[in-house]
Amino acid sequence: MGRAERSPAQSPRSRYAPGARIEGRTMPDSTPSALSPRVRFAPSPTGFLHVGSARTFIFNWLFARHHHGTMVLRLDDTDVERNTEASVRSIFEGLRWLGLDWDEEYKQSERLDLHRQAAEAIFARGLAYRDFTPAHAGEDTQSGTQGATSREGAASREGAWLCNPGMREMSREESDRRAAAGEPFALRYRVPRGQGRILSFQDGVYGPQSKVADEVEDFALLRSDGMPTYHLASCFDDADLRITHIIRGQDHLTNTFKHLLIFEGLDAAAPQFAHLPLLVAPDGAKLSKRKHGPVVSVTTYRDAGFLPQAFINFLCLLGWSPKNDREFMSIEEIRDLFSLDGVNRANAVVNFKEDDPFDSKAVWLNAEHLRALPVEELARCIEPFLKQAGFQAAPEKVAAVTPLIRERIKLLSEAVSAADFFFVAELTPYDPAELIPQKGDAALARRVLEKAQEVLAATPFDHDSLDKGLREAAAALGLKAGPMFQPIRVAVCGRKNAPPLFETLVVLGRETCLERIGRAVEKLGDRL
RNA sequence: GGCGCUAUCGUCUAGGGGUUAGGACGUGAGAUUCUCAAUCUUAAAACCCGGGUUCGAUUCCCGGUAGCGCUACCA
Repeated sequence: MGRAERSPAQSPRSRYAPGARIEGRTMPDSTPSALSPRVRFAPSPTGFLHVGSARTFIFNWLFARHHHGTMVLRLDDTDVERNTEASVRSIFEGLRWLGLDWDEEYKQSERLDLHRQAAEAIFARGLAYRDFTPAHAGEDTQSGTQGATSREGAASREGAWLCNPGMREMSREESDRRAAAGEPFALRYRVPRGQGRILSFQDGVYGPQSKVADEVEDFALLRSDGMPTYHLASCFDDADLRITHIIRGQDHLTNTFKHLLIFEGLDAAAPQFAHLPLLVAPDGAKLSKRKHGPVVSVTTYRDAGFLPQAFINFLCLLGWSPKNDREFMSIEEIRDLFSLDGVNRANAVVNFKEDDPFDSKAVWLNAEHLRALPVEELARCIEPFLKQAGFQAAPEKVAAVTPLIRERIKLLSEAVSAADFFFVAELTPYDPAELIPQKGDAALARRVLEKAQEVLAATPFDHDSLDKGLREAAAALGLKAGPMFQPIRVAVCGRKNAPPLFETLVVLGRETCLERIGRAVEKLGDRL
């Protein structure tokens, strides 16, 4: 790396700008792709949709839509052992919830023949060889320094593993003979060595990258069961689907050198690359279900009552910034503002805690998006949560309640606890002491409630009339608003903290209010 | 072990050779209010360490340290 690979004129922080001429880039940019990029999101269905994957998908989508390009969804399901139908379903479920679309869809498993042919072609060109070394059975033999009795000793002596002995140099005759005899083998790329070859590319986020080829190990193209590896399948498909920009997690940054080699072996032009900083947990570790639980699954956010646009907004801010201090943005705004130039290079922490599973900024953004929604729409979002809680949530009722709780909830699911008293037939038992105002006694509370009964029975049930009537009643009792309203609020809502009183009374209706106040008076009876 | 990437308030980030280092979330205080919430004001809070270059580095370069990634016939 320490060589004069970057041109002096080029600032190390210069980034790839779409359509711009890049110094020292590997591939010609005369492709029409510069005008209409094709990007892909390629999840492997080994679990639910991960928030990190979701962000990668979102960034690809933003890039595609910003540049009026094409978004390809490709299921990278070459690992038959680990892929499951359930995972495929859950990934689509997550993507559907996000509400972002794609234009083309592929399944790698349906392209196996193509992948094998590609491997065959690379082999035919002499760029790959058969490796008859038995596959590692163990999991911890990752050093791979075959035959190493002490792999640590071997590793420290020899550095990284590059290839298995005797395989790379094996004559074609012997290789053919052993293959014909049915001996299993993996197909490995013959990484160019001893030629001082430098592999390099211009990363859209990380800038110029290069590595000496001698340090790249002879990676596998085909497993001994004939299945293509991720590297081969992915690169072949990227080339075959004419992907122009690969936007993916930074964990692939060093894999890119191998990919460059595969594209070369495929005799295909390499696309542009842009790697995204990783999303990590507060402990710095990569987000994992095992370690961090359901917070890494997109559906957890959905079920907790996040709005997809808020979730997307939050994820975009992790590792990207519009650089104008904007944070609360609609998807359209983000799409218009989006640029790889704004992508950061350092990993971003999703700041969740044990007791508080969601990043406070995500929650805040959700509250903002909630309030930005037209009431009718918000009501429609809230309805399922209410129903799930077992409430008879008729659309009209929900629509009436929504404006009262809109500023009081941060997550859709909180509507249940914020609005329960509108839906239950009977209030959950509360402490009658709550009915009594700060500086007052049960007798005062009783007077207030009885007065309220009078007023409510005789006043037209609209906000202004109730406001007027109840305030006059307070004056008549020689009370300020606080001590007057608290008993009523508690009687009617079953708690001290609730939406503004008059609106609440209106939505509840005269009958319910009177009934609940009557009950409150009874409760108070014991305390007199 | 090897190779690579990264490093600004607790977190997400802006910035960049000379700044009171900006914003946001969260936190504290106050205002407003029929409670809560929302809203407004306000406070505390950061340039990893060491060298170099320079009149001057948080910014550029080198080194260190730390974190992360890759080092699989996983993706």
